[in-house]
Amino acid sequence: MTEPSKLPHHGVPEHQPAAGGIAARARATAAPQYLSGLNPEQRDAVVTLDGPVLVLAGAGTGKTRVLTTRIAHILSQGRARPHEILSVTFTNKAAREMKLRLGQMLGQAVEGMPWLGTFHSIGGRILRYHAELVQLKSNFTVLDVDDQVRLLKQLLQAENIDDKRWPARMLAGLIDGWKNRGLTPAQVPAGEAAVFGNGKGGKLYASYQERLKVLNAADFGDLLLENIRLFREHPDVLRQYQSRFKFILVDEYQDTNVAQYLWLRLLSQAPSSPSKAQALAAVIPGSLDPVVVPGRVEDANSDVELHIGESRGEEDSSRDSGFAPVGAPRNDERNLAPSSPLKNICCVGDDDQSIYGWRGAEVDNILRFDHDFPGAKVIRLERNYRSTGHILAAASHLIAHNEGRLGKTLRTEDALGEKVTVTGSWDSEEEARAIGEEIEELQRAGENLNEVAILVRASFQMREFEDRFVTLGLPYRVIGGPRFYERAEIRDALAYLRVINSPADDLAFERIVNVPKRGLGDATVQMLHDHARKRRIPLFEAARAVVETDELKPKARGSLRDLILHFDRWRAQREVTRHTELAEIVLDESGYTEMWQKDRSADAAGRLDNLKELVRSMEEFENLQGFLEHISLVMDRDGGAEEEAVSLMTLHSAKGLEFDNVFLPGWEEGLFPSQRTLDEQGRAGLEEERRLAHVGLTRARRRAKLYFATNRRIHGTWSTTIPSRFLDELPADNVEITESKGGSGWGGSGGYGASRFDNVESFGSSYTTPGWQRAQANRARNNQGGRHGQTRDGFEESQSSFSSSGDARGGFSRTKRGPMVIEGELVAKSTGTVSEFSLDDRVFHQKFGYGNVVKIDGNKLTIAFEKAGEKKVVDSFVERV
DNA sequence: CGAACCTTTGAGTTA
DNA sequence: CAAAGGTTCG
Repeated sequence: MTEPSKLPHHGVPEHQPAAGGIAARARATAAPQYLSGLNPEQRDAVVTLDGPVLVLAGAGTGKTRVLTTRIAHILSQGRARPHEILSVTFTNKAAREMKLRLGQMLGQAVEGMPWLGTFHSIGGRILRYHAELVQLKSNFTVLDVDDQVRLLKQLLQAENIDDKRWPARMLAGLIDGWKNRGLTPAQVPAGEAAVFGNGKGGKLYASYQERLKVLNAADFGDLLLENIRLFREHPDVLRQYQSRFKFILVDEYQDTNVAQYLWLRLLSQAPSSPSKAQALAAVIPGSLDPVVVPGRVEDANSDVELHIGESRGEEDSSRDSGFAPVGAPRNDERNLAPSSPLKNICCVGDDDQSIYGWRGAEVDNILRFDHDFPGAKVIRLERNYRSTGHILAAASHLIAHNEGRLGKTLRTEDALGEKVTVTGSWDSEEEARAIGEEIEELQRAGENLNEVAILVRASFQMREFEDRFVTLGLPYRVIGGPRFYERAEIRDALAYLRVINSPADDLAFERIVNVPKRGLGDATVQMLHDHARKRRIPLFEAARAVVETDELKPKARGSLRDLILHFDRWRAQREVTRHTELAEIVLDESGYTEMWQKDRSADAAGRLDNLKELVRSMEEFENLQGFLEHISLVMDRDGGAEEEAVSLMTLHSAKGLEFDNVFLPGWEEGLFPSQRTLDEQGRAGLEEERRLAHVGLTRARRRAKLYFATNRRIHGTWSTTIPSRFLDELPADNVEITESKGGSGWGGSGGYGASRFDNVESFGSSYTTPGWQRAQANRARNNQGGRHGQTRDGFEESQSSFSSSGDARGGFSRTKRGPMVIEGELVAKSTGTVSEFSLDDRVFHQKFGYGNVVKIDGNKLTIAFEKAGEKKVVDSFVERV
């Protein structure tokens, strides 16, 4: 399969049909028409089949098209058969899209592409084939976060660790992080493992993994990590896949984490000879020592750990000074030995759209591609086919503020179009009102609502829009909200099915043992646990045994016995009943449906609908087993996408989509960029937020509209905000400031922060350079002066920084809001300092007039104004009278 | 044991 | 302002 190709690396406009298989001859006797619509770079990316290729594809440059065409090309050239192509994406949505387009291109259903899917679904599939090699059974369950946390809570209890001080969620996060970095319990650097639970972190991780095996379960991270372990411990298995996959394609490469990288690396090597593999096999299993095979991934990885251990353990602040994400040392050891030939791997990505750093993604993977894959050909796609000139210019200018990037220059031949607009509103309600009106206006102008999207930073922002749209009667759909299978009623139903399917599934059993209420409370469950642990049997078996004794009160004993009998009966029925029917029976007989029917709360009806939907969706699967295997990976809500409606979603879930009209509300400091990201990731975090902004803007084809509100409710209380710095970073020539159409309007008389957007009305819509400069100056002054305004002595500042980095050192006590600082540079108004005001002080505020202080929270005052009512304001904006 | 009430704490993005 | 967790009482 490593036969040298005759294809030159550069453009092969005319196709040689000679070398094809049957498929090739059938479809590609003429010059392949699928190449005809491509620009030269795209074509290059499609026809460069041999050796590693990195396609740097900016937003809207035809990335998916290149990927699908490339697959079509491989097939029609007869270079590989469908099942010999591994093609991975991050989301099911992307995988579906590719399948669809491929089907259109090849003019047939693409059932023959079994290895086109997400990292997790492909990892899961491989794992099921070889489950027994990683101490699982092939029907293992994939746990959701909820199950994970419950399991960890139990482990914490067993270890006598106070789960207040060391919450299970935090541990879940840590473990997840380790898994993202490809670290098994033994590989976690000691220093890092010790951070949790007084040094017990590592031990907990290990026992968690053990428990998972006993429960025959895997979490999301395991789908990859266990896969890697499988490949490493069983080179024969790895070899099998290495020789199967003749071509590897990776979408969104900038979002890959270390585990995914390692997985790809293992698969992308040419299969080693059996003898060599056996030698390796003899060394690896059971050995914790670094495997001494020069240049192999194993060494490289152990180096990674060391570095990570150092950088995490020794650094006294979570603020990272560089651009590389924490725990991403540059290690040149990751080079492959020259003796490991590489397969034909093609990765497509855009460093400017890397927005999953917090999930363990390593921009580094893409920045370092040609290092990792020597001889890689890098192809840039810079011609944008999506957005108009102004939008593209705004987006490019904004992203140019990032330093850690490969650098691309997007260009378009499209007209300039409308300028990007920036609109300020008094508060988030007015913002929603304004956007609602603009959408109605677009609608009147004949725009299709399917071409309108609202992209928010955080999902809590969506509510106000939903409220507004309901009032207006404007149809909308929320994309990627809470996943269908994450809903309580769905998980309950699934838990019943899981217990039927695998009686050892303690987590599922525990979930439903008292749902609906059966009088089997904590005390009973605790008892079952004791029993189970003592005899090393699953909870269900323990229950069966306990029912025979008189340890339980008669009432509990009776209902537990009933439950067991139910399950026995259901399991028996499983043989003779269709799985969908069985599900209905279970929900019915367990009293679960009834529970919701009796429920009078508003969403009960919806939950019953969801249950019906669940049963309906089971139709697609052969049997219960097959359904359960796929449910957690594949089921996303894809409800009626037919009706014309506005789309409402987060910026993250908007990646990969495009709309004619894009509304981007909430561009305020603290929200966007998110203060938390800034606190946790420092400058790298800011750059990631900026990439998010870039992603948002580049979703728009013709109109991009940005908004900021002066007041926003956070945690239920109103606070004053200042416009996002990203607004200041937009190029003046491509942006227009408009007035809010939401009604009341706002004074803009200042006092609410300092940005050139302060005095929107006095500047009018002239977005002139002098105004900008003045505002910039103003802002700088305010940043310096503002600090004094709040802390007076300047000492407070350093004190807060100190205490917050002290927190960071411990790593986990949540940093209380310090000043908004990145690397010592004050970037926004600080909070958390001691106020110079006292309760009941009479104060004057430029906007609200006179009032009395009723509450003090750091430098935030709640003031009962005589005219404006109770408001929360920062103390520097009021003066004592 | 569980419903009802009270307190506290927390809203970032996800396969 | 919510949800989640804790406490109290029947």
